[in-house]
Amino acid sequence: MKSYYITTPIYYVNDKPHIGHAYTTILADTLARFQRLVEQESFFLTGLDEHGLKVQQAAEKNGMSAKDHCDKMAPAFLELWDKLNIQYSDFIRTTEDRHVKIVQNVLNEVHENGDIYQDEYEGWYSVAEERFITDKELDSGLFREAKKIKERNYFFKMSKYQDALIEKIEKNENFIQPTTRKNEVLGFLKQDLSDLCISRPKSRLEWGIEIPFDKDYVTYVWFDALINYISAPKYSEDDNHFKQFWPADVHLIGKDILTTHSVYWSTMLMSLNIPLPKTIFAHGWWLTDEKKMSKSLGNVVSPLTLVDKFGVDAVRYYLMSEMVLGSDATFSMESFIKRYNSDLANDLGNLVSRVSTLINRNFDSTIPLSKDSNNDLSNEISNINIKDKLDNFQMDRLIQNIMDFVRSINGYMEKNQPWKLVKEDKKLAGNVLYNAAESLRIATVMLSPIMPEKCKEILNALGATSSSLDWGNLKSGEKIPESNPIFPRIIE
RNA sequence: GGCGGAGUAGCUCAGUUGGUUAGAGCAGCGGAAUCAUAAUCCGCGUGUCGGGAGUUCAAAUCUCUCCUCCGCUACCA
Repeated sequence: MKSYYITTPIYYVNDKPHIGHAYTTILADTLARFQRLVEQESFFLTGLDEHGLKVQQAAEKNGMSAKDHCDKMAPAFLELWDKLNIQYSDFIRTTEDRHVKIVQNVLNEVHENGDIYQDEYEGWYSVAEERFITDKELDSGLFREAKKIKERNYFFKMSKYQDALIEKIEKNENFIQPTTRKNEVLGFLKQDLSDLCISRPKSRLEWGIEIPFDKDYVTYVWFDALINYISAPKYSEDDNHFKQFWPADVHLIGKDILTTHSVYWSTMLMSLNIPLPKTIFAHGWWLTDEKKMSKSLGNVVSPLTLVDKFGVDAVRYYLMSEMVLGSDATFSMESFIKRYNSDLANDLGNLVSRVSTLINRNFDSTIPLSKDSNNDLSNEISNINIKDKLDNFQMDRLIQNIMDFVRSINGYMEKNQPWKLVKEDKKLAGNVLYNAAESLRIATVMLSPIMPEKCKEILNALGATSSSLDWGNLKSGEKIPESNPIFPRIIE
């Protein structure tokens, strides 16, 4: 049986991890956890992109080898993923032997297919930066010592696949998402595609994967990096294993690397004659509103600093609920606190408190008996279609649906008033509390991919042992602990 | 310049193939309740659906036009 295979980009080690990296990775983690919850096994790949000029230069600057530089940078990412509770299935680094070998396999294969040839590359070269620069960069005037030079290199016949790629994109509605990005790529492909220069002479750049059929060259870093998506599941090394994962269900990317994925990567796969990923999804960016931020809480610069202050799950919840996938979102302290207080503290956390306190005081800390599995709440749960929202990448809507249900539980409490009812008809009050607690259990299970730790706490507070989404899995007679606020209100 | 997207309540956004008095959350106002983290529940919106014109019995939803904002226009990673 094939696993749901989801990837993040592999992050370039030139940079320390920031909110962008964290967001994509949390999103992938959340989607992977949701898949495990509702449907199937999932395999979640992330990792690091470690070759290329900028890494080499950064290493030289610090007086260390490129490899040492990478080894020094890697822990920063691993520690952050740990802190953010990222449950990746595999973490790949492009300097690992397993990757290098497969990149060379791919190069050989593409070469043998006749899709690689040698030619002269002519472009503007910046002596100061030691690299070729784009026309745009030249126009910017930031690169003074620019001169036009020629260099012999290897090229990948990307243009050969242009028409086939256009057809694939047009035919497969879900291939490039959201639609606006799909249109961008199609617009891009209206112009003639040129071939891609995929080598760099070692005389200029040493830090890369050697071209297997010419030891004077290393591989262009993008060509190397993209292959991680198939090198991790062992393409060309273990066919059965590979087929359990490929094609990927979704490559999650930021909108800045849309072209490399939808054009470079797709044509590479076409040359290898293996299927394209089912979906490439480009999400938006987090914009920050510095003014608002500094007003509320001093000099908070990054949402990441909120993790220490308010907990990883609150931040995960905020990031997942606040961004409409595909659009940009604005981060502000103000919106974080609003979201936290109204959703987590007032609606959800407070509900846990009121239910558990009522059970503690009136039912000897024991989950009361359930009388009817058919009630307003159990019926309302069926309105939440997790799979539909996941298939359409509507994380914000999914959360909204779940939180609407949580609000309904509060409404149910208000309508049935178990604190009064308990004095008149204890059995009936018990039933009301059971229904509320069981609804809360299911809502919490639904939220657990987003807030794994906090949801465990809530389930524990409810004496719940089952993580089933079906009604009736909260056991009557189960003891519950004294209640403690799960999400203490943030008071400014 | 070319191609594409967006402009709906104070804020963030829903509004499927045109059809009852345009919706949700948050914020605001009023009330109820007091089990609960002063949390909860109920009620309250005279929004020119960016402007204008057109098609239609009927348009936020289709057509045209204008205005504003944004994205893409590759071989840096």
